[in-house]
Amino acid sequence: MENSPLDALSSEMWLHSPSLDSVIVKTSPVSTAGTGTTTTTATDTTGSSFDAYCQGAVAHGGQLHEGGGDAGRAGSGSGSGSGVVAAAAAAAQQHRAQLAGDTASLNNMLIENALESIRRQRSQNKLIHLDPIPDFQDRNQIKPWLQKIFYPQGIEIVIERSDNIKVVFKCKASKRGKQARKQGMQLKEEPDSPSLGKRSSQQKKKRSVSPYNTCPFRVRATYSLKRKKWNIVVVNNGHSHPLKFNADSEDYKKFKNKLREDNDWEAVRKFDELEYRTRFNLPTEPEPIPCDCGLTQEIESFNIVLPSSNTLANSTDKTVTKPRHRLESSRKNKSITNKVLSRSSTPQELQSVSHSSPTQSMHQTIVQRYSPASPTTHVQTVQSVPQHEIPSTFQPWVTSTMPPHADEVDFTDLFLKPMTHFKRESSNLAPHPDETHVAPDQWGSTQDFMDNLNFVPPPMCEINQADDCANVQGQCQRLEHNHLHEVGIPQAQQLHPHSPMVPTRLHQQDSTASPIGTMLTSELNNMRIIDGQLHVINSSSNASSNPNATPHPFDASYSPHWEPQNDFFQ
Amino acid sequence: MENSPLDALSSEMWLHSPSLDSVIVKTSPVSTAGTGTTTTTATDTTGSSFDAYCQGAVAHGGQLHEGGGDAGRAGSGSGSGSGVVAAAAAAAQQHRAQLAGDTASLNNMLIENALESIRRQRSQNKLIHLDPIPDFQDRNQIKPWLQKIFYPQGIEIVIERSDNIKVVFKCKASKRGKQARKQGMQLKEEPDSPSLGKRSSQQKKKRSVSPYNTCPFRVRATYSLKRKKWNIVVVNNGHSHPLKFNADSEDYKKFKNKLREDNDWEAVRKFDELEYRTRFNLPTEPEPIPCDCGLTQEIESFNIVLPSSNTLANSTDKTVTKPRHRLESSRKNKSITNKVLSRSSTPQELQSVSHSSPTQSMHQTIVQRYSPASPTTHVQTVQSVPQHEIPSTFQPWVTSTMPPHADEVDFTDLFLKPMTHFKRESSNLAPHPDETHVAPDQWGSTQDFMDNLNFVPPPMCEINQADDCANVQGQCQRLEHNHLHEVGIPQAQQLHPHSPMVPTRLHQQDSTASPIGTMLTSELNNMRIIDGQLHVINSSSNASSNPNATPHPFDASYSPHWEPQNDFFQ
DNA sequence: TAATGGGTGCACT
DNA sequence: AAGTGCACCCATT
Ligand SMILES: [Zn+2]
Ligand SMILES: [Zn+2]
Repeated sequence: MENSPLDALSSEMWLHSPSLDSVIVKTSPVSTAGTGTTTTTATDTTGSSFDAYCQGAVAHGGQLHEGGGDAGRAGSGSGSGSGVVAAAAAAAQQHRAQLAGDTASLNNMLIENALESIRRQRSQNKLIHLDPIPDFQDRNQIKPWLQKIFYPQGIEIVIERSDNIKVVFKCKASKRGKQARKQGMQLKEEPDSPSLGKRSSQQKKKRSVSPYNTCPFRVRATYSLKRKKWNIVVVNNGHSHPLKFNADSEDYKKFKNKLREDNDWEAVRKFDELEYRTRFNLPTEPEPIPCDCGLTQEIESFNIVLPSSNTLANSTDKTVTKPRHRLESSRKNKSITNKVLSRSSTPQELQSVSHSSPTQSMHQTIVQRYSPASPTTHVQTVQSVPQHEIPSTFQPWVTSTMPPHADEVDFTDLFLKPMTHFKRESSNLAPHPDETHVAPDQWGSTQDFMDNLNFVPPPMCEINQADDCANVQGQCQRLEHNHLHEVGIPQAQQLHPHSPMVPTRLHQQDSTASPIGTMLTSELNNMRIIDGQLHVINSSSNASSNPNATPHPFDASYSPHWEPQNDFFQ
Repeated sequence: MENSPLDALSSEMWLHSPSLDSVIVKTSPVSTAGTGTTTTTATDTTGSSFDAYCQGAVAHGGQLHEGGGDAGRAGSGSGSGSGVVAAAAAAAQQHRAQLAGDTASLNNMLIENALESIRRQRSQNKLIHLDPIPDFQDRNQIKPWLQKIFYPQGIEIVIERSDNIKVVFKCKASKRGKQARKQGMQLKEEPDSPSLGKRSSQQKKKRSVSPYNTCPFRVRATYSLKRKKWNIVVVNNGHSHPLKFNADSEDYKKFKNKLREDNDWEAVRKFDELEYRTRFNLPTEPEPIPCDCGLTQEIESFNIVLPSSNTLANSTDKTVTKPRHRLESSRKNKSITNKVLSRSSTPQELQSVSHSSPTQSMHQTIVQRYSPASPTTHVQTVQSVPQHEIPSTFQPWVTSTMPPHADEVDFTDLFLKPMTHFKRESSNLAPHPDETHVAPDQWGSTQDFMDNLNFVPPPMCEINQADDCANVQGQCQRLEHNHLHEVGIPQAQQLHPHSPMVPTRLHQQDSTASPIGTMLTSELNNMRIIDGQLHVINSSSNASSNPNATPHPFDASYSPHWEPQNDFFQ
């Protein structure tokens, strides 16, 4: 629409000073089983190991992601990453951006930053401060922004408590089955009068609101009266349940509809892609593009770098004439991976596991020990990542200059590499189960990768919660059949009868990608994995009963001809 | 305002057929420690022991309550009461009444009926169906109606859960102190893997929403699609906490303001009286006027009959020209009381006690056994009933023909009678604490009465919840001092500086009682108990800081010159 | 609008 | 039928 002042800002932001990189997000080098909390904040300037994951590549036009990723990893250990981009600059200038009205893109950019902050955090009981965050004018703006962050991680957040100065988010309670219900019910022990004496006094208070939702993960947003600004802290970056992105969630549908209403087509496209990757059990892309500067003290997991949509770039900004280019970083981490694998791993005795998110599955998963008092079983999520390569048409908004084969080369390359490792904490029971689980371990691997390598994983699917294996398709042998059939296979059969075959447009430019993305969305519905091969099925040859598989009916009506939207937060 | 069609209906309703009496509410004769639930419904015609507590006296004009009460008790055991009035008739004709628009009075009448139903029920684990209830057109109409019933009983209800076809009410959670908070917190026992085996399987599900509010009392309102009518059932007429009417409650203020907004001056006046009785620690009147037909198989408690406002009579109905008369039933139940007292009682070992309500304290209290697994302490509420007689001016709307001294004579008479008894269930721990507490015992007494009789009660106040003894003034020696002073004594000192002395108008007629009632409300604020004597204090000699003690500012503006209101439920 | 933590009413699902 | 999302509270420091 109008020529936003953010246009110049967007370009300006990428011209970052490397000195800013070290102040964006910092991760404490404490990697051992620490009881303390390490905060990762933009204002903390000590020992920054944050990598800005090649956001600069986007704004810089032709620069590919690969370059940024490599540069980031070049900085080893706690050194400041070199690929850092716009986080701090964005925080400093987001006021201008919001005045300009183009906050959607800025917020998306900050999401990328926040994601990296979270990813850098290896200890679940540490506080992760997300400092460069949008300057929320209303508390209701916080949840959608956080949803952009956590939905791709397989985390559906809900508000636990809120008021004018605080919003606490937690994981949405999982739908319980009959068995889960019984397990969840607390067994009230006999009051014992004062007999519970010493130990009870030391017991920390237990959250009693729900015995079913015991996940300690919290995101706390508080409004600072002094600074007149909202602050967001991830309180416990660990989960007592598998993480799974569920595009069928009602909340997700609402969320995505809101994105359309807000004309946040960047996010719409990104989640479109996420949906189809999930639908086809394709590996969910790391988010944001993993420059993977993950050289840290502890185990470094592997990254699978795939071309992905980068919401950082303001695609609605027509003044940015340079096309956004993407190239997934080729390879890296071999040394790190090998180092990781050298560790001993006895996963079968894991008390509890922090479940890897769909987007993080390519990066790392974190082992978290949970209190044995916890009634929930802690299982390892099995990520379903078939070897079917994602065609380049799935990333139409990624880099017109990118070689079409780049994805596959890098992607398949990763599949051939053993990158699994396990590390287990001591199995003795913590005397105080409620305390923060110290020294969480990490492991970088996914079940499917191990399957591909004929590496038999420990039987961790057995006690998995049935509801959470829905999208896993034949990768975990121990998944319950009903879920495999009800969700997995039927989804693979979903074909929308009204989805015409649209010629694939490769290398779609950002400024016009959104409608095309929608078209591709429809097209993707016609693609199915059959006998290990990706097929494009004619739309007339199927009968779909799942409305989630249909193309988004709102796209046509909501699409503003892909012009920048500047009327937000006004 | 207008001459409502209900006017004729109101008169008509009182012309009830006695045959209907037996079908209104029924109490099962099962009195032993039964595990089954006895429902008290209007449709149940077996063994009705319901007494309509002299509602007929009101509509019949000059008939005094005493007569009705005696008549009711004359019918022993399960015989149908003779004083029954309008309940069933009202239920049958309330549709017409609502069409007429004068539902406020009808609803008040039904409240009286419901109160009797509840009072008849001695077993807490029985279902009490309140069948003649208003034909609620909206679920939001239910709570105010129930509040009219339960506020006078010292029960503040809140909605636990609601939807279009169901509303579940429970006791409002008590404000927790520091100690209560720690006690309430559940101590999660170690999961013990599968070690919790057998016992856990037998454990019933525990309500986990709040460890602080463990009261089992519930009122369930369900909408019957077949009958297109709401039904209300009192699920568990027992409480794990003391009952106390708190006029300072915010919810109560809202409730009372709503009464004014609805021009329900009958209820306003009734609660005005309740407030002042509570404020001066005067005995709260039984509600409704207790004909006390309580001849039941188990222990029969005593009733203290006081003149009370009877919302049953449609005071706004100007066509009912006959003045309502009341006379509390004189005495009764001595034999029953003695029989009760003959039972062995070891109250010091009581596991839990159903706390008597302010209005029920004169009637009966019920012993209820609670699971030892329950974390809450169950204590006996001590009703504060000083011997100070309530002046007849406190009941201006009660029976102009009633002898002014009738109240005092009967009232004081009751005070001199020992009416306390204890009965205790076996003290062994129930293997299944969650099961309904069978065979609840009853005892008819209040702590203050025992104090007056120099009868030392068992030390049940020691573990009393501090928050709930606020209005008890020196009757329970074990009450915490801070509450005695913070709430009890300061309340007694509350005097409104703007309350002029208004000459008392005795025997106020219903049709004009409301403004006078308000005046008396102000007047009552000037009365205090000093050195055991009731004094009227000049309004200029005090400084009040409690807004609740002020006269109701809405009375003047909301008072419709005391004409009938017919525009409800339209 | 100090900051931080938690209980709970109640309607939605 | 009941879990739970969410906001209106309150408590402590
Ligand atoms: Zn979680
Ligand atoms: Zn209760």
